[in-house]
Amino acid sequence: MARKPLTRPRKTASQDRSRATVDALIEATARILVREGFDQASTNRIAREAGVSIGSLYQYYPSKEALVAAVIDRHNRDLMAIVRRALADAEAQPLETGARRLIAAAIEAHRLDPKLHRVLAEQTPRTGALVNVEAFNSETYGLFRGYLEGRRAEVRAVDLDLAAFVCVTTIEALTHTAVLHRGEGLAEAGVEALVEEATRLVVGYLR
Amino acid sequence: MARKPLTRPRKTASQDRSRATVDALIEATARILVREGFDQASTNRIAREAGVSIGSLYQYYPSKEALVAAVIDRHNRDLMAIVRRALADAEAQPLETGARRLIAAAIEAHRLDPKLHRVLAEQTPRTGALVNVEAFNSETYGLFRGYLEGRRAEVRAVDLDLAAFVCVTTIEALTHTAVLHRGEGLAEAGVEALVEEATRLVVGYLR
DNA sequence: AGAAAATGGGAGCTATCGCTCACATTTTAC
DNA sequence: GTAAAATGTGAGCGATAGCTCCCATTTTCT
Repeated sequence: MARKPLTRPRKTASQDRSRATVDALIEATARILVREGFDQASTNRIAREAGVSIGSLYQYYPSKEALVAAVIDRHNRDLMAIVRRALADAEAQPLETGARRLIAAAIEAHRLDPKLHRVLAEQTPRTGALVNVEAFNSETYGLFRGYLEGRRAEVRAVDLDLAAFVCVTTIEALTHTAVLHRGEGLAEAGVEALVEEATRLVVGYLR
Repeated sequence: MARKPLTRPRKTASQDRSRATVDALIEATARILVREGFDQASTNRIAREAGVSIGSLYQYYPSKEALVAAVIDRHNRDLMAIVRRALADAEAQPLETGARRLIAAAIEAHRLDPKLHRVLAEQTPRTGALVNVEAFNSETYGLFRGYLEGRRAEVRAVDLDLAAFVCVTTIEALTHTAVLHRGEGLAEAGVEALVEEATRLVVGYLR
């Protein structure tokens, strides 16, 4: 029996070397995505940007898509942290206040790294290894559904799955489109107006 | 002074030949996008599929992106026809009925050619010639804003631009996500439930 | 009919892409 | 100290992409 030839990302090791290499690769990938777009993000270009040889790149990532997927994962983790924090706050608040808090968090999330978010949303084809990296939303549905369960008394009797779908999809679309299309310099007044409108929309729907 | 070398899509000519060639190219592009995805849609592949030489392809389209843009334009025209028809109907109906009509039309639009729609939405990078092919939505905003103007008496006093943004973005996101993610075989019962929920959402918001 | 314009054809150029492999260097284990 | 394992290097291979150019065929015009 032959040995396994060479599998995916090697685990830990002399931490300082290989971990730094991996970090440099992910960071370089994100930088190129933001500055030059998805098309320019070839493996050779990424390796050069990271100051790492192309051979080393392939030690840790089997393809360009794996690299981009790693960037997406990291970005999603950051977004989810914001969402989770807002949900924790909202649990202790009345429905309308909580909704406002969640919507503000959605905007905050979209403003975390809007340029990266835009590239990932507009230029990154959901293909190959990237097909299922929409896991972000499905997790959000679940969390929000849990929130609604704790609020049963305040919402009309509805299919909670359906309601979660409607609310999450709506909030995501409104904040996403506003932040990306209304310019990243969306003024504070604009943000407030958007939060108010979105709050009215979902609260009116849930009650 | 030299002559202009050779510009973009030639206009009319011996209609039967060149017009057929152009049609074959667009049709072939759409077919490949649907069947094999954006990545496989190389100019050579498209020309082969269309039964046209690569030289002829470049007589009419300067790049692969121009071809895809043509497919998008055609698709958007089809979608807009559905939207316009629904809006015309809605003008003569009370707010809630009209909203229901518009939402049903949005679903209908997404079901026109869901596979193509999905490829364009998920795999087609908005880059180069494709950056501004989001013209579809901006036109819809305008049309819907016009609809709201005629309904001033029935909606609370609001910024109509903002309201149009909220409604169009919301309806688009809900129908898009539902059709694409809840499987293309979204049962009739599911469609009805979705229309009801979305109608409640936007009507509650507008009143 | 004959010339010119329009259209179609496709071999093949250049560039770049993803990726491998043979080897060098560094770290770890004993 | 020394052998083995881990990590890093980069020239370069094969494939394919977009696209040009030159020539053949068809249509139009007079």
